[in-house]
Order: sequence, then structure tokens, then C-alpha cells
Amino acid sequence: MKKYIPVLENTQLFAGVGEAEISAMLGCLQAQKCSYKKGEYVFRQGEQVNNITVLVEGSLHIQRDDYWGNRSIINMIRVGEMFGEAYAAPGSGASLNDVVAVEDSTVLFFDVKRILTVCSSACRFHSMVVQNLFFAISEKNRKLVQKLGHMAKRTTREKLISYLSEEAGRQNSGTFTIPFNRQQLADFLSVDRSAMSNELCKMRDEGLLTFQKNRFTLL
Amino acid sequence: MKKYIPVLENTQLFAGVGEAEISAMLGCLQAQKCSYKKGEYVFRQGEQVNNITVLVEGSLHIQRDDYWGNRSIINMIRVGEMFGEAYAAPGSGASLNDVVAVEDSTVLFFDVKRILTVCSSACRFHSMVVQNLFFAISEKNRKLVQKLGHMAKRTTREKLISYLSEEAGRQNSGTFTIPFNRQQLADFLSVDRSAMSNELCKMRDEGLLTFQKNRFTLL
DNA sequence: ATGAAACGGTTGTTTTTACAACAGAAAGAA
DNA sequence: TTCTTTCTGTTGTAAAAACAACCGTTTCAT
Repeated sequence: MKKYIPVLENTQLFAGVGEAEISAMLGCLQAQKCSYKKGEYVFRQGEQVNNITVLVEGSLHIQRDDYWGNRSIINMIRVGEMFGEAYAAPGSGASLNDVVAVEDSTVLFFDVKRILTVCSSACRFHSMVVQNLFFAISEKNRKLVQKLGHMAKRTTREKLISYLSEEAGRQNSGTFTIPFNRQQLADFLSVDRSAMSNELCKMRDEGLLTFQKNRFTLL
Repeated sequence: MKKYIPVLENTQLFAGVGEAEISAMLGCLQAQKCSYKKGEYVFRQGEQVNNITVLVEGSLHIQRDDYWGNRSIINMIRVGEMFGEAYAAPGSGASLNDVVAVEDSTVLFFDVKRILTVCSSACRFHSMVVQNLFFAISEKNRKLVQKLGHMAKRTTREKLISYLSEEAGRQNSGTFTIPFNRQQLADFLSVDRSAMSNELCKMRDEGLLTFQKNRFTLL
């Protein structure tokens, strides 16, 4: 567990908390480590979630498959990011989505109750963690609204432009890579892959952008 | 301001806090009241938001109009509900959406800094409010994910079924009213109104549901 | 190195949507 | 009341998406 402390130091959850304190809190918060092979599930839809979870290795997708097998990727989790926070509140019910490892991944679980209940040791940092948790969840909230903005667009082309523009802005460059392959991007935007691929190529032919694999340049 | 204390007692934000304490906190948190006529804006896209806000009268829409005038309704705010919490974190940037009064409305503003910084008086309740805030925002988070679930559906019919089923479940009855007229529902689901109206009537003719105005029954 | 699987692009067909234009009903104001 | 505005449903057309099937390329495991 110790080896992940440098990772944790750079997470939003432990922002402002030093190495020593994190080390102490790992015990205090009863952190549990768990590893997953590519494709394995961390949480499943309908499961009760009682942990706040930090990804320390690999990457995950928060996703949902409907009755007809249509997959919708809600969000991508990268190293240092958190998930499951939305289920920290008591009575928040079962998880609405699956969490699945996109590559081999390692995850730390923290018991929700222990985070929300202030303990005796290192309390100053503990309350800082609670505040961090709040900030993190409100950021996630804003990101969800942004994603809604992409999905609200009526055509595949507009959805693509909306998403790619955001990504360009976020990475502060007209050239950037996205964390999705074509199928995943289609699932993320909730469109058909082949139709999307077709639209991308049309846009390229019209001189709007260029791409090689998952590296895009907006023109 | 006093007259709204009974309303505040029943909000998620002040859950567990008594009348007397709320009264004290109104001053402590420097609450400001503001009223809006139907159609007026509470916040505008691009504005900096530094308040956590509780609706005590009327109803609001969180919405966004794109360049071409397509409106997207993100969320509906009812009496007792909160908005603006996602912008409480420092450095969260400008608002991504408009907040507009759907009918004549009254809103209480609380300064974000004063909520997050524990004060001297009534501190026990203050920290309870912070925790309430956290629970509220995580619930909103889950609701956004649910909305994403509706919007991820490929056809208007599926979107309608997804939304109406959720509403039926939430109201625990096959017969229920929705807080939208047709145009608003279309904006909420990001589809064309006339196409949606058409689809609704087809579904009615197929015996899937009935409706009169905004009252629906699933069969 | 080789076979299998995953990936991305292409095409054609069918279904669905957006868009526009309009009409009757309901609601609201003068 | 009467006039006006808003709301809802209807229809037709053009555009777009979903779906399915296929193929060459890349990636991966053995």
C-alpha cells in the first residue's frame, strides 16, 4: 500500500495532505487494495456501494449496458481520480452503472462511514479530506453537465465538434489525443460507431480536422 | 426572510436543523432574498457564481441555449431545492448554464465562503449543513447520471419510455404528472417537439400509455 | 512467425429524426 | 365577451442515424 502514497499525494482527495498524514490515514480509513485485470468489473449495476474509491493504476470506465446491449460510457477514470463518491450518502441506493477495468488496474477502497465520521487522530487533515471530497464531487458534477451538453446536440457531427472542442480546450492545444478508440468514443457520445466513423472522415475531407488513430488536430 | 423558515426546515440543506438555529444561521450566512418574475434570469451562462441558492417560491429551469437557438433543459428546480452548489468550490469557473424562472419565484442566496468556513455560533449545526450540502450534491450527481441514461437512448420513443418510467417509479404510480409541457419535455430530452408529440400519440394509439396534458398513465 | 481477434473505414438499406408549415383547442388578457 | 397568444397535434419532405455486412489493417498471443 505504501508504494501508492506518492500517487495519493497528487490526488484531488488528498490535496494538501502530506505523505506522513496520508500514511496514517490509510490505516485510520481502513484502506483496502484490489487489482483487476483488463475487462474485469470493479462494481456492477445494482450493487450497493459503500466505498469511496481511488484509482492508483490503470484506467476504468463508468458505463452502463441497456437491455438491448447498447453500451453507454458515462465517464472515464484515470489514475488519481475517484469514483463511487456519489454513493457515499446514506440511502443513496444501488449503483446505476458498471465500473470496468479498461486495462489492468489497481484500486484503493476507503470506507465511506470512516471518511465522513471524524476520527481522533490527524483530525485536521481528516476534515480537509472531507472538504476535498466535496470539491471533487462538485467538479464531477460540472463535468457531467458538460457531457450532457455534448449529448444534447442533435447530430453526430455536432456531438463530435462539441466533444473535440472541449478536449482541445482542456488540453490547451488544437492537437490532442483522446482516451477512447472509435467504439468507445461512439459509446461515450451514444451514437453508432460506423456512422460516427463515416462522419469523422467526411469532416476530415471537408478540412475541418485531421486524425491518426486517437490523435486529433482541429483546423 | 422569517416567513421562509418553515420552507427551509424541509430542505435537504437544512435537514436536521431546527427553526431557531436556521434563524440564527440566516444572519450568520448572510442570506439574501431575491424575487424574479416568470421568464427572468437568476444566473446567466458565463457568470461567476459565488452563492449557494435555495428556491423558496416558484420553480426554475437550469438550461442552456446553443448558438443555433436549440434549448437544452438540464434540470428543473422545485421549492426547497438548491442550485449553484456545483460552483461552490474555489476555481470552479463560470456557470455553464442559465437559470431562469419558469414562474414567479423567490430565491435565497447564501455566500459560499461563509458556508464552507465554520463560524463561531451554532457550529454544530453549521457542520451539519456542510454535510447536508455534500449529500445534496451527490444526489444531484446521481440524477444527472440518470438523465444521461435517458439521453443515451437512440430513439425518441426510447427516451420517452426511459424518462416516463423513471417518473412513474419516482412517484410510485403508473399515473403521474410531469413538470413540463410538450416543448419543455422536448428540450429536456433534446428532441424535436413535433416529432416527440407525434411519437407520443403513436404510443398512445398502440396502447402503451394514455395522457391528458401533462398527466400520464403507463399501461 | 502465424493465426485469431480487435479495430477502423466503407457502402447500401431502412428507420427515424429534424424541420417547416399549418390548424384546432386551450388559456389568458383586454 | 372577443381577440390574441400559447399549446398541442398533424402531415409531408428532406436529412440524418441506425443497422448490417464486409474488408483491409493493426495488434496481440501463442
